[in-house]
Amino acid sequence: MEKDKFKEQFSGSLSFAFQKVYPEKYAELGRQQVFSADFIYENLEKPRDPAHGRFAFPVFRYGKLLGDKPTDVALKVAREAAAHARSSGPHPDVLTDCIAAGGFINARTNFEMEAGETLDAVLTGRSTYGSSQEGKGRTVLVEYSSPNIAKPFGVGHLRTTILGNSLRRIFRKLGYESVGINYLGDWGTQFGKMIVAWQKWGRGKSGAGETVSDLVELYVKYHQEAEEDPSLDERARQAFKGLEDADPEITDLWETFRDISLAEFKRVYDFMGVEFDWITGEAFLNDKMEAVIERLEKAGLTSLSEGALIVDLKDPQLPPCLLRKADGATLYATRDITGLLYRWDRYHFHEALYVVASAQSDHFKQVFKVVQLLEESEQVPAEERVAERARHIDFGWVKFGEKTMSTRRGNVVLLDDVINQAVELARDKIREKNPDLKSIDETARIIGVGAVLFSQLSVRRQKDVNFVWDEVLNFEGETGPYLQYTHARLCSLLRNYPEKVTPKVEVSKLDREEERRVIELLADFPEAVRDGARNYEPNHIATHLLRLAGAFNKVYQRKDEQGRIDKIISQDGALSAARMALVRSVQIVIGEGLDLLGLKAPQEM
RNA sequence: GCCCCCGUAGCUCAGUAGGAUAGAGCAUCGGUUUCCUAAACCGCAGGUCGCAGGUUCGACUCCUGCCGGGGGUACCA
Repeated sequence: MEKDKFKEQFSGSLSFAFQKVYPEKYAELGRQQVFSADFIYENLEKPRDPAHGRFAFPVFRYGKLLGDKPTDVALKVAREAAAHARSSGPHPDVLTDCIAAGGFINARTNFEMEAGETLDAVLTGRSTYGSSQEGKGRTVLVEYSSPNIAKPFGVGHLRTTILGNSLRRIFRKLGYESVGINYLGDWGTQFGKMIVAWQKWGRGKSGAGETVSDLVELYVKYHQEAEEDPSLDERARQAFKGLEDADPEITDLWETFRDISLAEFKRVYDFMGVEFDWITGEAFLNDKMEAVIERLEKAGLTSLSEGALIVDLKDPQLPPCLLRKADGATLYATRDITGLLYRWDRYHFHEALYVVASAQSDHFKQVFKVVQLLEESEQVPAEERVAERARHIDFGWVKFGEKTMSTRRGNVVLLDDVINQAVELARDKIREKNPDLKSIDETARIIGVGAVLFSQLSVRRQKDVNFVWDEVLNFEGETGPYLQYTHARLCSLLRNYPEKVTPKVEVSKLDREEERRVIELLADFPEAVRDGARNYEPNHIATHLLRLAGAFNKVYQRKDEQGRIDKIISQDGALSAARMALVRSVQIVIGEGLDLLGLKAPQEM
C-alpha cells in the first residue's frame, strides 16, 4: 500500500518534534520505536468532527512516559512539528496547520493539494478508483445464497444472497480472484418426501411446465397428509434410499426437481443482478465423502458413539461432530468438511467465506475444528492449512412480524412478491415524477431491486432485521433509491454541462465547507472499501455512500443570502468547471459504490 | 444448565482494532420549487448509549456480573 503523503509528512514532522522537544526520552525510547515516524503513521486518527482537521495524533498516553502533562506535550510538540512541516520532510507543502487541541495534535491538509489530487485520482481512475492490488494472486471463495431445491425462494434467503453477492464484488475490487459459490441444498431426506408426493399427486412425469410453487404445493400437501397417514414417512425414507442407491427412475425425478428449481432461481438472480462463478450443491459431494471419512479415520480422530461415527472435538463448548448416523447415512457436516477440503484442492484459496445465518455458527465451528484436528494430526505445513482460512460470515434473522416462516405450512414471503411489489411501486413513482422517462420498465426494475437490496445492506450483518413492507418499499431517506436518485441527478448535471469535465480546475473555487466535506468523503472512499472487506461488512460502504450523497446534496441545494440556489453550472466558467469536476467525481464514486453493493446506478429516474 | 449474537432518540439504525460536545433516517411540527430532477434540502424537538461494577489519562466501544430479546445445544440443513 502506498503511503498517504499527508500522513507521511505529519508523522515525520511529529517524530522530528518529539525528538527535538524530548531528546533524552527520545533516545531512550527510540529503540522501541515509540516515536518513530512509522509508529506515529500507524497511530494517526481521523477526527470524527471535520472541524478538528484531517488527521489527529492523541498524546495522552505519552504524558507519563515523557514526564509532562499531555496538554503540554501537545503544545510543545505541535509547535515544533508545525515549524518542521513548513520547511522540511518529504512533502513540506502538504500541511497548513499543526495545532495542539487539548491532548490532541491536529493537522490540516493543504486543501488545494488534497482536493486536486483527489479529483485527479477519481477522474483519471474512474471505475478503478478505490481498487487496489492487495489481493493480487489471491483467491477468495464466497459461498452465499445456497437455497434448497424444491423450496420457495423466500425473503429468508435475502441476506445471504445480497451480502455474498456484495462481498464477492468487494473482494474483486481489491484485486482478489473472487469466486462466488452457490451451494444448493439439493440432497437430503426431504427429497424422499418430494418424490412420494410427486408420485402420489403430481401431474405428470415429464416435469414440463411445472414450477417451484407446484413443488411447494406438493410439499405442503405431503405434510398435511402425513399427519393423518404416518406410513407416508416410511415411504419417503424408502424413496430417499432409492435416490442414494441411484435408482434410475428416482434419480430422474430428482433431476427434474433440480432443473425446475434452477431455472426459477436463475430468473430471480438475473433479475436482481446476482452472479455466481460456480453453482454446485450437496449432491456434488456424494462420491467424495468416503475418502474424507477414511482420511479422518486414518488420522485416528473418529470413534463410534451410540452407533454413530463421530469426531470428538475435545472441546467442552462443542458437541462431537457427527460424520455418519447410526444408519450409515452422512450428514451435512460431513458434506461441509468434504466440500472445504475439495475447495482447497481446487482453488488453493487465501480465504473461504461462508455467508450463512448465525444459527449455524456451532456447525461451522465444528466443521472448521474437524479440519484443524485433521491437519494437526497429519502435520500439514502451516501455509497449506485450510482451517484458519475458513470463515463463517454470520448474520442475523430476517423476522417477519409475529409469524415464523415455514415452508411446511406454506406461509413464506416470497422474494418474487417482494421484488415485484417494489418494482411496481417504483413504476408508480416514475409515472408520477418523471412520466416522460423513456426506459420506465428498466428503471423501475433498477430502483425496485435497489430498494430491496439496500434494505439488507444498510444494517450491520449480525443484527436481526424485521421484514416490514413499508420499510423495504420506502424510497426516501437512507435508502437505495436515495443514492440512485442522487446519482441520476449528478448524471443530469453532466448532461446539462456543455464543456468537457477535466481534473485540471481551480480547486480553490471549491474551498467552502460543503465542498470540502464532499472532497474528504471522496478521498476516504478507498478506505471504506477496505473496511468493508476487512470486516466482511458491505454496510461500511453503504454508510459511506449515504454520507457522500448527503454531503453532495447539501452543495447541490445550497442557497445564498437572498435565498436563491447557488447553482453548480453558472456564468462563472472557472467555478462551473471546478464544481463539475466535483460532480463527475461524486457520480463516479456513488456509481462504483453502488456497484460494489450490487445495485445499478440509473442515469435518469 | 451451557455456548453464541443483539440491546444507542417514540420507531429503524450508524458509530465497535478506546479518543474530542453520541450521529443519521423515519414519524411530528415549521420552512424551501418563476432556480441544474423536491425520491431532495433547511430548521425545531427528541438520549441515565439495558443495569451495576472494573481496566484506562479517556469506555457506546475492552473485561466481569446481572436483566431483557433472539438463536444454538450429536443422528434435519
